[in-house]
Parts: sequence; structure tokens; C-alpha cells
Amino acid sequence: MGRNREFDVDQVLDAAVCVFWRKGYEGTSYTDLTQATGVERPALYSAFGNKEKLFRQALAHYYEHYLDYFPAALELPTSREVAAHLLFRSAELHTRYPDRKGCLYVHGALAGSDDAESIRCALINARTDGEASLRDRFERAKQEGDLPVTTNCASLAAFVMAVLHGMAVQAKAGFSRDMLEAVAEQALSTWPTGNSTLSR
Amino acid sequence: MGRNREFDVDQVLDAAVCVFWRKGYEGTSYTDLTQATGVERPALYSAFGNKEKLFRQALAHYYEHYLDYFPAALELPTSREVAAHLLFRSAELHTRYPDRKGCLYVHGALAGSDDAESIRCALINARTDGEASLRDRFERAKQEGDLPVTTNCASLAAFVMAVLHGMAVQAKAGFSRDMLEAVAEQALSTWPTGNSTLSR
DNA sequence: GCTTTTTTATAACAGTTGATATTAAAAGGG
DNA sequence: CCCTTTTAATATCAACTGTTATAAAAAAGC
Repeated sequence: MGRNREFDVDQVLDAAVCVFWRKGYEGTSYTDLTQATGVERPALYSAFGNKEKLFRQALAHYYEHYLDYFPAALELPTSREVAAHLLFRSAELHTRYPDRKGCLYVHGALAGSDDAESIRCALINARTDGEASLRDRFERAKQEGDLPVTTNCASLAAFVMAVLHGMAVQAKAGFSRDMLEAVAEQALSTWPTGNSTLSR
Repeated sequence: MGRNREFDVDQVLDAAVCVFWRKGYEGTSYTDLTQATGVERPALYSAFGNKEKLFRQALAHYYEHYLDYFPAALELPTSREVAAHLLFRSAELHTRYPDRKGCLYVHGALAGSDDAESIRCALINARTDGEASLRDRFERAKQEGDLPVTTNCASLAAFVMAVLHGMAVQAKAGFSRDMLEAVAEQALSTWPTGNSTLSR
């Protein structure tokens, strides 16, 4: 019983994602959020908790609805395809929406006041998890002969992630999709080759 | 005539750089600044103007005192040495001070409220200038036979900058200098070679 | 149709933000 | 030694921050 909610939670969450994506965690105020979602302040609090909890839910929404290509990329047959998929899909996502370029995981909370440290840690952990899963995927590729036995998979994963992060920074600076794809190609230009039939 | 200033402007500017470096433009409050510099609020205003002007002067100070290796790198004889110098010196700078990792030019103002857009543009322009000078340096290398005639110098410069930016993000996440150097080596692992005697 | 329950909307909360008015203090010139 | 000029320090400004009481409105059960 009781009154029914007048807004769709997932829809509001998507609007919140858009604002956080553009302005970051601390750069987004509740005035921004009510404006973007069309929902009054107390309703946001009752539905999502405080700002930190709202951001964490927005982050989960972002991962499911926009970063779904990341786990999908790991399923591809070769390490080169994995890396290429990540790089090119990121180039596309980072430039897809003119009003919110780049990546929420990168500039959602890079620097800021001490109050936001918990959010910064959450983003760092999320990126660390992504890098770890990429490293594990490269380890598998090494065992499969897709990558040389001499490959340092941790370094290779860190390198790919570094390029992804750098592309996000450049996207926020207004780089075109073509330019980011050129960066991606350069990163892939000398991908190490293994001794398996898969690698060629 | 008149009373003498009780603080050294350059010293205070360096303290301001440290705070901005760690917390970014909007994440830094005047309370932080007075605490770090030991100078009261009105004195900061009379000496540097408002917050935006103070940040711009801090940015110039940062460039002169910490980013001096950037123009120096461009003077090196080969494009590979230029890139290597930039990458490894950045890995060092980004991890030199445990209390302020990463790069002020990257996370000084990536995302934030609309009030900070002028500062964001200033940082974007600064990074764009650096990338342009790097591209010009690669163009010269191409003419000298240090890089293949097929080289897309704009893409190559954008790639190096992307790795630098990505390393800054990773440094802020706590990456060690060794890890960043591994990323740098990976980026350099397949540097294009020209046909001049300089390139080998 | 009243009661209960949940959701809205208005208004206000204390704390902090960047920026100053004001007053006291110090330095140098005549 | 006074007078002018510049700086320093205390206090304060309005505007905004995230967060909540409080009251009005709507939906469902008995």
C-alpha cells in the first residue's frame, strides 16, 4: 500500500549517470541532479540514499549499460582481438555523446577534496579489477601460445589500460573518434605474436 | 615605501602548487591554501588575485619547476630518445612525491562544475600545445630520416601523449615507478625506425 | 469513507565556499 | 618623528553545499 513512485528508478539513475559523467562526483550538485532527473531533492534521498550511495549506484548503472563491452572483449579468441576491441570500443564510447565525453571511471573522481576519497578509492578499485581481469586474460593467452612465453602480462595489461585512460583524457579534451582510433592503432601496431596457429 | 611582504611569493606559489596538484582546482579550498602556505586569505588575494589567477600562476610555476624536462626532451637527437625521455621522466615525476602523485596538467581540472570551465580549457590548451610541439618534433625527425616517411606524426604524438596521460591516471591510483616504467617500455617497444644512420 | 502508508513538495538546516570591509601593524621618506 | 603607503589579521559577506523536518497529496486496505 501507500502512494506510488512517480518516476522510474532506472531512468532517473541514467540521468544521474549523465551528470556525473560530465561533471564528476564533486562537480555535480544536487541542484544539477534534480534538474537533470526532474526529481526533487528529498525524493532522491529516499530512493537512493545520500550522494555517495547515489554515485555508487550510478556507477553500477554505467558499467552495465555502457561498459558492457569490457567483459565481452575478454571472451574474444586472441589477445590482440581483446585489446583491439577494448581500444576501439572505448574510442567509440568516449566520443559517442557530445555532452559527456570521456569515461566516468576515469574522471568521475580523479582529484578532489578529502571528503571524496572514499569515492576515489572505489573508482581506483574498479579500474584495478578491470586491469586484473585483462592480465588474467593475457596469462591465458600466453598459455595458449597466443602470446610469447616471455610476455609480462601485468605490464601489457597496464599498458593497454594506460592507453585507455589516456584516450579518455583526450576525449574529454575534445579529440575526435578518428583521432582516438589512430591512437588505438598505434598502440596495437606492435602487438607481440606467439607461436600458436591462433596468432597469425 | 610601505610595509614589506612577510612571505616569499615563489615559495608560497610552490606550496599552492602542491595542494592543487593533490586536490585539483575545485577540490582545493582557500582553507587548504592558507593552511599549506601559512598565508592568510586576504594576503593571497592581494598577492595573486582570485582563485583562478592563483591557479594559473601555480600552473606556470609547475611548468617551470617540474615540467622542465618536456622542452628539454625535444632537444634530443632522435625521436625515440625524445619519446623515451618524456615517458621515463614522467614516470619519475608522477611518483616522486608520495603526497602528490600524477600530473597537475592532467587531473588539475578534468571534470567539474561549470564554474571551472575556463580552467579546464586552460589545461586542455596547455596539453594541446605540448602535443603540437611533439608532433612538430616528429615531423622534423621524419625529414631527417629518423622516422619513416609513412609516419603519421600527429597520431604518433597523440599516442605518446595518451600514454603519458594514462600513466598520470595510474600514478594517482598508486602505481609504482617500476610499473609506470614497464608501461613506458611497452609503449616504446616497437618504435618505428627510419632509414637514416641516426635511427640505429 | 476513513485510516494507514508511502511519496511528494516547500522550506529550512548548519557548514563551507570564494571573496572583502575594516582595522591594526610595519616599513620607509621627508 | 610624523605621515604616507603597503601589508597583515580579524571578522564578515552572500551564495551555495549536502542533508532533513515538516506538511500536503495520493494510493491501497478494511
